[in-house]
Amino acid sequence: MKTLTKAEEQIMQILWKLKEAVVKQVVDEFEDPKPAYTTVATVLKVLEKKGFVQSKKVGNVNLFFTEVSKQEYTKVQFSSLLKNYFNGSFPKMATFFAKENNLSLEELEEIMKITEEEIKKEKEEKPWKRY
Amino acid sequence: MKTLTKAEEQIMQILWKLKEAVVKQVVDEFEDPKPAYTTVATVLKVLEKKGFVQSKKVGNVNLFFTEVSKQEYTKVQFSSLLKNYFNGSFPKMATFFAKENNLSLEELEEIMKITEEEIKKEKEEKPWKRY
DNA sequence: CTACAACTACTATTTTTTTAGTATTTTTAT
DNA sequence: ATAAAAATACTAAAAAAATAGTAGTTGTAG
Repeated sequence: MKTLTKAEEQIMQILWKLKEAVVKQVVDEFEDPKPAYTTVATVLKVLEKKGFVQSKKVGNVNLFFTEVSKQEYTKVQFSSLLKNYFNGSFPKMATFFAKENNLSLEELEEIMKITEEEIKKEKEEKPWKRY
Repeated sequence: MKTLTKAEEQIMQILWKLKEAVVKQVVDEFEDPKPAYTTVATVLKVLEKKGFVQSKKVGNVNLFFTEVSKQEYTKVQFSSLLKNYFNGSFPKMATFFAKENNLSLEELEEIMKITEEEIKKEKEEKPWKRY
């Protein structure tokens, strides 16, 4: 999978959030100064060519929606960060996080409890999947 | 801090690894097909202008070394990933990791034990710092 | 001491990314 | 029905990134 440029990623984030949107809606999600309508339209076209989004005509407007899910792209980004900055070691990453946030071991364990809760929650929602 | 482009990041990774290097050494770190010597030199110059590396003349050669540490840059990258893809929640990130790797809760705890070891190790090395 | 290799400084080129204008079509409000 | 608003398709162009050539300097092996 190709990676997103900065402008592209911004727009993908908006689309991931909105699920689907016409150009105007995307423009409106930007803070001032908002980019020109045509700028956004162009980037969306590029994203379509790259296979990150799809569009369909609804009436006279183009409705855009993502073809690559946030999940999928997260995976790419996460893996590359883990590989390039933490030697592929998740414990190293967790340690880094703990240090950055000045967490004690106890606090880290607290965080891990929350993680376990998250996983249990997912388990209930999707009991067939193994985590 | 500005962010690195792909070419720049590759070279920074090399410099972080080598600590310091002349252009040729950087070139040699690339796999075939290696970029041209001048290509690397140009990117290094850009990195210098951006403040990511410094250089000093040693004899007649320019020795380059990083001015932004891998730590610092890791922080930027990690934070942006956490913010943009995990809602700023580390537990969400950990959960994602567990799912991606199909880890059971037990295995995740194993990982966390390793993390605690890492932190303890750091503590011994730098006992004055609070983690 | 000279030819070759290594290196640099400067410049140039190509490609990609970012941004947006213009012309045209479609919709909508009066 | 028509003027204004909204959308699109197409094109353009500026800016940034990636790549590398050339000319000239310096170091070095024989």
